[in-house]
Amino acid sequence: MGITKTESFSTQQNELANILKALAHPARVAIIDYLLTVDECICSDIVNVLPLAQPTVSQHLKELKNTGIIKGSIEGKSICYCIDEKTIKIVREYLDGILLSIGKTNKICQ
Amino acid sequence: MGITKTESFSTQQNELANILKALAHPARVAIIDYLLTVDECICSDIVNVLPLAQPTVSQHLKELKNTGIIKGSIEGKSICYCIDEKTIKIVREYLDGILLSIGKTNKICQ
DNA sequence: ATTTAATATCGTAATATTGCAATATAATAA
DNA sequence: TTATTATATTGCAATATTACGATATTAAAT
Repeated sequence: MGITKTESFSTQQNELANILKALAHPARVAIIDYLLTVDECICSDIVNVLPLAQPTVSQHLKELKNTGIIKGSIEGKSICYCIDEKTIKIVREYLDGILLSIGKTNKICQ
Repeated sequence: MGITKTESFSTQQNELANILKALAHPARVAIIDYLLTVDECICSDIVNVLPLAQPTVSQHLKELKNTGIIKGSIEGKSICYCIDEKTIKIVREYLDGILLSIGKTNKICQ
């Protein structure tokens, strides 16, 4: 007990939850924010920008990469990451679906 | 150590992460999915639909309500919850911003 | 070959989350 | 007033996450 009952939910529900979970940390939001401000793929400076130690940043980057939120590669001494539109779009479509569905009904909830 | 360094990030980054965190669980995704299938506000049957015990569902509902993802109230014996468009839109706008920002640049990342 | 620089991995401590049994609360019904 | 029904709260065990020091890896520079 205490463990998430993954097997009780649909693949889609689990996959979506995983992507959302990867996005759901201020450090990872900050990484994405930073990725958007730079014109080129990031190269090492990300550790200097964040108020976290290098291993921690590395771990967050790994998590973002594993879930497909960022893509790219480690090229020798430096990293080259940028946001993967495809995964962001999955989440946006989910939210669009919610908003569309709400719009169709006339539920009243104060 | 081990605790999220909330104070190191902006209010916006933290708030967004909190909303995303509330969405980031298969049970809570399932609750939202279910809320979209019913025409009326839910009334008690949500516990029967989910493969979780009543206290667990109650806790998930509380978390969704605390972050503003669902709104509504407990009316005597039953609950009346539905999705709060406002909060969903905050997340969608964030994602739209990401996608818009990506579109403007020409970063190449394989 | 050694050094240097950038990133990854391991190990571990602190904290957070998840799930549920037991129990409490609150409102309606009898 | 006493059931009954629906939901909330408490307490706790199991697991997951977060952060970082120490160390490893990897590639370029010297």
